Amino acid sequence: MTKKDDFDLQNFLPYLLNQAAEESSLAFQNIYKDRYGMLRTEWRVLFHLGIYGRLTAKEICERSKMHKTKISRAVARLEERRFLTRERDEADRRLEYLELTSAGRAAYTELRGVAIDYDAELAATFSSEDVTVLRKLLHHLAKL
Amino acid sequence: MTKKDDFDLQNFLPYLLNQAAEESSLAFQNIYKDRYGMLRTEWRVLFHLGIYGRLTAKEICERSKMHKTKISRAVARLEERRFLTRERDEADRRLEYLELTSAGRAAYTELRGVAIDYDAELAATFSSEDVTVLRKLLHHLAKL
DNA sequence: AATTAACAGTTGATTTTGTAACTAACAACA
DNA sequence: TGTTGTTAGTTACAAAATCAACTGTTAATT
Repeated sequence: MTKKDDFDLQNFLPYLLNQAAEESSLAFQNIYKDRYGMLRTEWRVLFHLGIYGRLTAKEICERSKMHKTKISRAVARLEERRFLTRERDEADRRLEYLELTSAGRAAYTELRGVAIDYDAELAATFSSEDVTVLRKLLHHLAKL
Repeated sequence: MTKKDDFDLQNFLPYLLNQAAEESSLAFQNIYKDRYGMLRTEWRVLFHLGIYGRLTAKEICERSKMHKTKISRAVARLEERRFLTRERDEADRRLEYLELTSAGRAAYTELRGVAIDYDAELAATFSSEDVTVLRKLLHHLAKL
C-alpha cells in the first residue's frame, strides 16, 4: 500500500532553492577547494576583500550575513596562509582592518576569473531574458 | 584608498542562490526546529516518508540527493523519537523499509500545513507568472 | 570619575557534517 | 562450492558549524 500524498516537495520553494543552490555551487566549490584548500566561508571573505578592499570583520559580517564566529575563523585561516593582513584601528582599538596580501589578491583574481566564466556558463543554459528575471527574483527572495 | 573591484558578487548565481535559499528557509527552519527539535535532514526524511509512504533509505537517498550517512543518522533520530519504524525485507535482508508511525504522520501533517502556507506566503510576494517562471528556472538549475 | 551597558572580535564546549573504512547480505561466475 | 564483486546501511574519526561565554575597548549614565 504505497500511498502518495499530494504535497509537492519538489516545488516547495525553500527545498527547490536549496537543491538549485547546492547543485549550482558544486563545480565552483570543487575549484576553490582543490586549488586553494578553501572552505565556503573563506572564499567569501576573500571575495569581499577582493571586491571592496579594506574591510573590518564587522563590515564583512553585515554584507555577507555570515555569523561573526565563522568570519573570525575564516580570517584566521586566511591569515595563516598569508592571504590577508590585519591592522588595528588606532582611533578605535576594537576594530581591525583586513586587507589582502599580494598572494591573497592573486588567489582572488584567479578565482574571480573562474567565477565569471562559471557564471557565464550557467547563464548560457538560459535565455538571456530568463537570466535577468531569475536574478531579479532571487534578489527579491534574498532580501525578504 | 578603498578600491572597488567591478566583479558583482551579489549577482554571481551560486552566491545569489545560496542567499535566497538561506533566507527563504529561515522561517520554516525555525518552526520544525522549535516545534519538533528537528534538523533539516530530519524534516526531509519525514517529508519523503509522509509523501511517498514506505521507502528504503536508498530510495530516499536517490530522491533527495542527500548522502547516505546523513540519512542513516536522520533515520536513527526519527526512530528514537518514535516518528518511524523499520522493517527488514525478508527477501533481501539488506533492505529496510521505513514507515512513519502515527506520531510521525501527525508531525508530518502539521508541518506539511505549515509548508503549504509558507510557500503560498512566499509565492504571494511575486506575481503569479513570476512564481511559475521562478520554479521552472530553479528546476532547470537543480537538474544540471 | 565611577559604574554600567554596548560593541568587535575570539575562544571553548557541544553538535553536526564529511570521508573513509567497515559489516552484513546478495550476485555473478569460474 | 568458492572466490570476487557489489550493494544497503552503519560506524569511527576528523573537520566544521553553532552557541554561549569570554576579553578588551568604547560609549552612556549617574
